[in-house]
Amino acid sequence: MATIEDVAKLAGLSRTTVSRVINDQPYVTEEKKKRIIHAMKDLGYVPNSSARRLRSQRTETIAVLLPRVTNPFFGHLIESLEREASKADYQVIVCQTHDKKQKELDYLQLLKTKQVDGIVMASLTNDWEDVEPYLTSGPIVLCNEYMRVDGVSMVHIDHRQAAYDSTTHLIRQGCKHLAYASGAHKTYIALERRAGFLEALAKYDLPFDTDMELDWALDVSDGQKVFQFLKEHHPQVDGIFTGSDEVAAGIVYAASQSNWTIPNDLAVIGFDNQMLSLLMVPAVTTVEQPIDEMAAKTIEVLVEKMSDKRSSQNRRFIYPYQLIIRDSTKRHPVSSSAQL
Amino acid sequence: MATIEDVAKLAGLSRTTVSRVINDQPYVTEEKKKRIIHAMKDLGYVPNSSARRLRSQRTETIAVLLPRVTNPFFGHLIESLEREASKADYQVIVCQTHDKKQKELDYLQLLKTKQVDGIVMASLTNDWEDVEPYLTSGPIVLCNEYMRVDGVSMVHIDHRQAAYDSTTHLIRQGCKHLAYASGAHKTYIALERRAGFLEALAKYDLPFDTDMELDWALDVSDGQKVFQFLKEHHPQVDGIFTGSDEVAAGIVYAASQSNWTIPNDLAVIGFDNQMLSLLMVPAVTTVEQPIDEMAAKTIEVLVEKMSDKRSSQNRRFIYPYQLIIRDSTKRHPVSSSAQL
DNA sequence: TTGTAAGCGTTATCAG
DNA sequence: CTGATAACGCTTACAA
Repeated sequence: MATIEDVAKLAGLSRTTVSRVINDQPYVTEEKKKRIIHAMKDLGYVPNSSARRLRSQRTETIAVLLPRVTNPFFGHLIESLEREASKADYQVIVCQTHDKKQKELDYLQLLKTKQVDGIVMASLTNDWEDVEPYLTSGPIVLCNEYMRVDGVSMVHIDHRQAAYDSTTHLIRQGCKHLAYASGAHKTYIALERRAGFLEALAKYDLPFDTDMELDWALDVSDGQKVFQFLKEHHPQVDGIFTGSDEVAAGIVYAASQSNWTIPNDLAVIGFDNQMLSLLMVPAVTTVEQPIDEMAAKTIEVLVEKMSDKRSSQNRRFIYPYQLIIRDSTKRHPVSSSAQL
Repeated sequence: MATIEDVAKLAGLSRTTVSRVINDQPYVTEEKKKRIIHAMKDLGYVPNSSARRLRSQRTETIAVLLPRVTNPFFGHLIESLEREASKADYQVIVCQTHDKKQKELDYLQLLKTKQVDGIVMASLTNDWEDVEPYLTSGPIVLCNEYMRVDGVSMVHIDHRQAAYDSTTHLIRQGCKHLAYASGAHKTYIALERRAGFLEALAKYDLPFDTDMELDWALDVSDGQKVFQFLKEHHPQVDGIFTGSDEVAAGIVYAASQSNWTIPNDLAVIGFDNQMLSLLMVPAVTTVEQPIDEMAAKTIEVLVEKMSDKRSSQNRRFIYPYQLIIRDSTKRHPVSSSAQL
């Protein structure tokens, strides 16, 4: 493989001058620049990335930590983050934590080993006190995930309020026996959503049977299991809040296989407004997050932190969400609710 | 940031010995090893990744090129590839080409800039002659994508035969006016599928109206457009082959909105057996690929190439697929066809 | 079993 | 405008 030295020799110039051309720096005669570019082409020269990184102490790469790419919400999030990052000439590397604390910490190490200049955490399973120390190695911005503490910038919607609104909607549709299905309770988001759910119940003086709370529902097949469980042990259930469209879809599917009518026997609400929620029969009511805007802000904040040496102020950016009401919760034959 | 030098000083030993400990090499007394490990902990030392890479000329990283992570087929493929790669102690970086030739070439550069040791191409939009030169910089294995030429190892199913089987199934269900919807025709896979489709038509002496061929169908909303187009211009259509479950889902959705009955008015067949195809009403007939096995083989072959300096022989691994027949094509009220 | 010393390929500093 | 020269942090012959 050709090195900068080879190029310099062929062009009859020094490494320094070649380096100047590579990095688009001024003070190189047009003529010599041409000679160098020609030599580079001739040799098929490409600068060695490790050497540049070692020398310059910059990688122009950011890591995005997220639970799993197979969840369409995160699929779209990556899509947006990558687009925004590339506008600022940053590469993105995608890191799946699978909600494992250890994996999350392993990937945070990328900052220490200088493989990346900054990190977007769209997965936060560890306690903040275990993550905070990594801030000494480089900037971190939270996207979607958040928490009470500050000391880091965060970009997110108000999940407590969103869950409150969703639950209120279910209640107004006449649901009296609500179930709650979510992924693990480890994250702050999950706690917030649960708080919003309980608040709504309290507001309407509805009791909550904690036996109707499931905390292992992540995907479609979990949704099917959720339905089986409720059907068997709590047949009085008539409404269910889920933390994801996939889980909601699994419930709708399993319910229809058991000849339950959605929404009259059971109203179901999802989260994230994935395409799937629109395609189900009946279509699933859900909460839409402004993914593109959140991604753009996340990268903007991170890029600023990566360039400014003085740690810019930490801020919290809260975005609006939208409850999209569809047939999976429309129990009133004639309804004037909002509709997509 | 602490360097290996700092650790050496603190432990009262040389960099070499510290390096030996880092790399788990023999010939270090247990006692000194302990001292070094202690010193590393004390200083919060972590080896600098760029320096190691520069010196050792190995990155222990592979790049996976694919069209887009939002396509669930590729989502699952990454999932599997990453799992297999990590077993062999390789990191994976995910590169979305969006079916753009230039992006694909840009990512192939990772091999030249020594950012990765090898590449899995699950996206192949360029002509092979434009990709081949990169082989001099490191090994490449094709996964899912393939072509006639050899000179590279490939892992895939027989898309021509799969399309032939699918189409034959549609014809046997009584379809006489078949449409064909796929993504761009750029890839060899697309050509193979199309060939299989046409072969089946020829076998049964059915004509093909090329006006019923669409080559821009990638996702759900494209599927909806496909249906609108056919409804408007070719209402006689009674069966459609699509290159993806998402497109098929869009068609099923739009058809039901227009009160067409699937499969009697229109039989629809997808590809990849994504969860979506099972959840649609009616569920969509599709072709299942053995993703996990293909991913495992891909990594196995690539790892071998990366370790063996002598280029191991190039081979083609063809995996079996399975046609999964569901309601979107079952036009015969009583059918004994295979079923999931 | 341990240490010395020579790079890996760049970029930054400082003269010229 | 151009070029020596010294790092960046690590690994690896080769010596001891």
